[in-house]
Amino acid sequence: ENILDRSRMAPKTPIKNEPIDLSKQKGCTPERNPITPVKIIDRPQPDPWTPTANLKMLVSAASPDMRDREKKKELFRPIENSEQSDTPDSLQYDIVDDSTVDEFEKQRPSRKQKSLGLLCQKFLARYPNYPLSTEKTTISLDEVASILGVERRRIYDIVNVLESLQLVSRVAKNQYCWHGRHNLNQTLKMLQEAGELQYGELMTSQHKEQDLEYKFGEQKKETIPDSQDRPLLEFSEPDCISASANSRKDKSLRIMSQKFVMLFLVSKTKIVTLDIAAKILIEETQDTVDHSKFKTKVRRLYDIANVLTSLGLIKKVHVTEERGRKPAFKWIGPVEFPEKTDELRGHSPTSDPLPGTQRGARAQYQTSATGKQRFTRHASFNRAQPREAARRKVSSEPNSPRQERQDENCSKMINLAAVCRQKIEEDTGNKACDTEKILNSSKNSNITLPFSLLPVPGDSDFCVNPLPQAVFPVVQTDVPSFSLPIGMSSQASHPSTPAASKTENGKPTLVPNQPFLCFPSSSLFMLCGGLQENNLSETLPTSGDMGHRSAEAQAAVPPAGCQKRSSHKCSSPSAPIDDEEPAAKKQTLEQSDLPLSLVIPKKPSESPKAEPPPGSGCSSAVHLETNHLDLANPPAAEAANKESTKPLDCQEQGKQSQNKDTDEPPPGNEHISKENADQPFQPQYFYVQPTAGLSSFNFLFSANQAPGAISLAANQLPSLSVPCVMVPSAAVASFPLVCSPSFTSPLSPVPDGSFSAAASTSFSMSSLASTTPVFISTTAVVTPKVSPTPSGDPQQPAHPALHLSPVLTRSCSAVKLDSPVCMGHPVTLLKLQQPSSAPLTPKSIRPAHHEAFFKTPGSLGDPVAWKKNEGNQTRNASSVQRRLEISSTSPD
DNA sequence: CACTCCCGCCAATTA
DNA sequence: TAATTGGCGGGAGTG
Repeated sequence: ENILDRSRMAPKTPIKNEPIDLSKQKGCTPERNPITPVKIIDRPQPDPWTPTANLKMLVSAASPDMRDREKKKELFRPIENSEQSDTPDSLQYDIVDDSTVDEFEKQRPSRKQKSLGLLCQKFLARYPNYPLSTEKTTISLDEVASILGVERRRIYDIVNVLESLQLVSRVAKNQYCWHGRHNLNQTLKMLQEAGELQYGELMTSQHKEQDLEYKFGEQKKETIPDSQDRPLLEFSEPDCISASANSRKDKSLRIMSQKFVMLFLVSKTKIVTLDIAAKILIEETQDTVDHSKFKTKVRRLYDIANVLTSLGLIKKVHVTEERGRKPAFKWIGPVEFPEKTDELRGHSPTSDPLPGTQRGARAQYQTSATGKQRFTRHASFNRAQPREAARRKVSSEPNSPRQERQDENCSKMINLAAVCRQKIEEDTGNKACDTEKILNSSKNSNITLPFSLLPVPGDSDFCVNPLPQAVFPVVQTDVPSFSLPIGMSSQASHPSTPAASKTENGKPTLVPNQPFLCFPSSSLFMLCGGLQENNLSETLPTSGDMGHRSAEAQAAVPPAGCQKRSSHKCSSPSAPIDDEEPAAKKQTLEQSDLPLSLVIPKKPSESPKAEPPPGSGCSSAVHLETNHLDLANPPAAEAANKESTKPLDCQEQGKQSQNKDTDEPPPGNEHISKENADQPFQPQYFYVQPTAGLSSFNFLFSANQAPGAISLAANQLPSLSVPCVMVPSAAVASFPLVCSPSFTSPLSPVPDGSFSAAASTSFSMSSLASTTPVFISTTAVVTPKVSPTPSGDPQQPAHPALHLSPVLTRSCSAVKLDSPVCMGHPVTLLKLQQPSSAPLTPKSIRPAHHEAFFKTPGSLGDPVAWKKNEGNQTRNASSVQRRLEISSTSPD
């Protein structure tokens, strides 16, 4: 190639060029030709590729580029530079020597010079990391290719990866728009959330078994795979439906890149070995993986890794395992994404830096897509979509393959993430797999998985919604439901919206006051508890950021921290939403997205920021996951739990979770969390058998939990204290989940063994295939006392900051959902009314909170009391149940 | 020999 | 149909 280029270059000599130019002429006047004085430069771009164009490019770029090149040369090896630069240089200097060729050859050196990583650096050097929003930088593939002296194919490799991180977006044929790193954190956050979700699913589904396995050391790989497969398939299929989906793009470098990044973000150790990544990325269910396929995947991963390395997000490392040392990459990019929030906020609600056009596109897209979209996440993910949309603009048809594709992709990604987790887990868990290997610590990391989760079933949607009480009083389900959380509201906007927002009917979503999670089909749930008021708010943000939300919440972890954290976010896939939220405000679209996605919006801006400290926790969020568990198991509680529950799982998990250590990063937070965990309170939920009214439902209540503990991840949301979770009985059996660790309530005996088991696990959720939707609501209520009125609350919602503290929510309204978007399963949400409650001011509440949760008034007191209260709890539950109104139960 | 990963064929997509 | 994209895997460079 180089040679060719050279030759071209040579041609550049006026003479040669002229002819060429003439022939091509494209409209551009040959700059070069001295002859025509015509405007040289401007025109050129339009046309792609002619040599002329290149020249033009060169010229235009010239000064800057030249400089860069020179710099590079110095910096880098002369060699390449020389080549590249040569071209240009030649022009100028022209003369290239005859001998040049020889020189080239000489210079030629190594591949290194030609490496994609180096090429990428050059590419990146041409654009500012943080371009002014105002200016849009367009990238012409031809131009860049010529400037950098490489073939286009290589540029595609780079651009595809950059596109996966939304550093660039495709505007049109041969044209990309440079966005810079403004959105990088958001993108990463999204990916992280997505990854977690997936895991969650995986976890859920597999989990029960896995948990057990873990304990036992059994290997369940087999099972796992199945589960994995499903999800994947589901995704793909549904998605596919729309389009041919699978087409090649599914395999695309772009998607692989996102998945790859997800692995890092999900990994506690932040180190991913190539082989593991390759395995995970090979969607195939089986392990079988052809060797050839594996090799190909690895090649691609190297390509991606080179680009990511150039971006400074990862670095190459070697992991030595028993077997020996394996090539691996370590994530050196941002782990937490608080910034994002800031940025977001800063940026605005709009959220994306993307140009308005894109947004518009997106919006359109969403709208059109609504039906399709399953998860909010997707949308977020898909920023890329916008680009497509943009292209299509006009047509804006939803159908366009690409869009669909993207959507699909998103979903897939999610799935993938899940898969990855599974794999990881598997690996860790079982080494059986062969591969395995997990990173050293990976195991630990694996552990974490459990919590996360979210549902995600393929299509299904989940919705999690946290609601602030106040805000919505209730929403009716349908449409309103969407509205998200109020708390978030600010950002979120009011929900609104429309169509988009809901997908079809109101999909599920949240219930107003309480946060609920709905999972349609398979799903899982988490619970979260606590709410917290103030704290939350602050904390929330952080947590929210993390996206851990659900997991965390579930984890219940929070506890001590809880208070702080109380805000947890709900996890949901939607995380992205958070980011978007702002945007959402602006546009409904996002909202819609939100709904879709599980994610809970973070709270308004404020909180997040505040959080830092708490945030740290958040950061740990991931970690938290594991932690949750830990938390869950409070020390004391743990013991008890252990006994009661089978399991240790919880404990183990928790321990594992400890792994977080590995994570380290936010140590402080983590610790905190741990500490919290340690705290006595932990207990979390009680399972109540169904009784009378609800026969069908099972409730879990948090036992001790401090509200915080349970709190949902959702940041924004007010925390919920989660009081309980309802699960359809049937579902329960199937689900592993649930549960709080600590608790085992004697009371609640879980009917099903499985269940109990689950309980022990803490929340691991399993995703279930089950169709039945499950909901969990938490009640905010905290103290029995209450205050009351919601009115106040409502206000809160408005302010995110407030958070809802209280959630209270007392009122509970029941909401029904019909099949949530995705699925169709109808779901019913119940809101619990709690008695008033909440009234606490947020802060004040906390303490009480914890205990209070479920407690009945009397119980409030100490955690211990709680335990004692079990009985009470049950009662409560019953009472609750009574109170609960179910509009309809659809589940199945 | 194991890693890396460049190179470019050629199919899928687009225009 | 032509051009653009981009999957894919041979096989070369490195250590």
